[in-house]
Amino acid sequence: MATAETRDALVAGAMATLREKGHAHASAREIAGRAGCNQALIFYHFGSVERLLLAALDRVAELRRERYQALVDESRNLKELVAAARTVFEEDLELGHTAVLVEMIAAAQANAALRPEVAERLRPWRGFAADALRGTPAARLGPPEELAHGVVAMYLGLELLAVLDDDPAPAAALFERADSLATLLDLFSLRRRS
Amino acid sequence: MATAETRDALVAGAMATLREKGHAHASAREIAGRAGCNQALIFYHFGSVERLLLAALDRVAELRRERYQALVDESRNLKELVAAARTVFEEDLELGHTAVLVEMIAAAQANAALRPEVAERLRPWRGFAADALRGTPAARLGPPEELAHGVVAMYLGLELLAVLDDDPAPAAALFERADSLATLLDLFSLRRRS
DNA sequence: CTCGGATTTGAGCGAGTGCTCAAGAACGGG
DNA sequence: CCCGTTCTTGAGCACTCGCTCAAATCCGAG
Repeated sequence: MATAETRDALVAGAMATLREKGHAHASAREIAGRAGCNQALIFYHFGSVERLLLAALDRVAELRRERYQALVDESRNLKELVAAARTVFEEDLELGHTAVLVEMIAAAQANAALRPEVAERLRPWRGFAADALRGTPAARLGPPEELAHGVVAMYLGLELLAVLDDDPAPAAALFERADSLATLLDLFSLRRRS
Repeated sequence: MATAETRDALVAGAMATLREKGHAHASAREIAGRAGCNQALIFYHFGSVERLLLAALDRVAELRRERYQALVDESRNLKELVAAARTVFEEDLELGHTAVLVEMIAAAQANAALRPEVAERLRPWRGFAADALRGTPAARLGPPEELAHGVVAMYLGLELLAVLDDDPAPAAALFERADSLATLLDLFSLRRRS
């Protein structure tokens, strides 16, 4: 088999394993089993399991970027652009991209060497959210990067909770009440304003 | 040593390990080392490492409940009560309680048997946030349990991100702009309203 | 003190891990 | 066809894991 095909199969296996079994069970033998090849190939092609998992994270970011570009190209005005941003985030949740991200972030806590690598690969997420805000009315409320931090945090948290009681209903209901949640957050800032 | 003392030492060791090294490194030998005793004691007193970690989660919830009760007793009106809610959440982040919670939730994804146990112990968090909202002006915006889901999700997400680029500044700045974030979320709900 | 149950210990088992390595298979240019 | 490079394989090493167990220790009641 060509190198590219084997690499793709391994990356796909790594993505699926991270999504379904989590980082703790993303062993070389498990991933290779899903890819239908020998576990030694991971070390031949990627050098270590960790590098393969980071390659999987890169692949998720790439898929995400392509989808984002397509939606942006379709948008004809600011309102549609903002809608596109929300669509991409919701699709991330459905496709398991957020799950892969959460797994790698959680693993990075226990591994100092992994931390900057994951942080670097998270930048597109924040950057994407910030881009969607730049030039919109929301931008006057604060630096887009700062606001984007909160948006990304909420999506990561929703993924964690969704995994827990495998019922997407609460998250979906939340999206339907996004304006209510906004008012709620205003309420939580009472202390500072009083 | 008395049974209670040994159990307390092991629970404290488990909490510290979860906070600083994460679930993946919360092994029997590591925890027992922090507690200053033999690893076999974990199985004698708790039956398994997993049960000890759940006991640690219970302990965090207990500490949290005590702090909450104290703040509620001090509150003299609705505004102070809401401020107390926010204080408890922020203290959770500082004390590492949220980190313990995030670790256990992430671990529960890979372990179906662990999932309901963690979900049950998460209920106080959601319940606490919901209680703080019940009877307040925010309650008319939607079921308090639903709004509480979003609040808890955001705090969990902030913990994940704070670990990543070990800089608490973004989260702190976000709290200072809680009203801005609220407006931002309104903006993200544009699609449904347009 | 003696005794007996509760507690603690260190050694060790079987399983799973990341990773290496020598050997074989596949493939493509000469 | 042949040969050299690239790719793949299964065995295996050193390590850590959760957990068990027999033996040692502690400690309070009688």
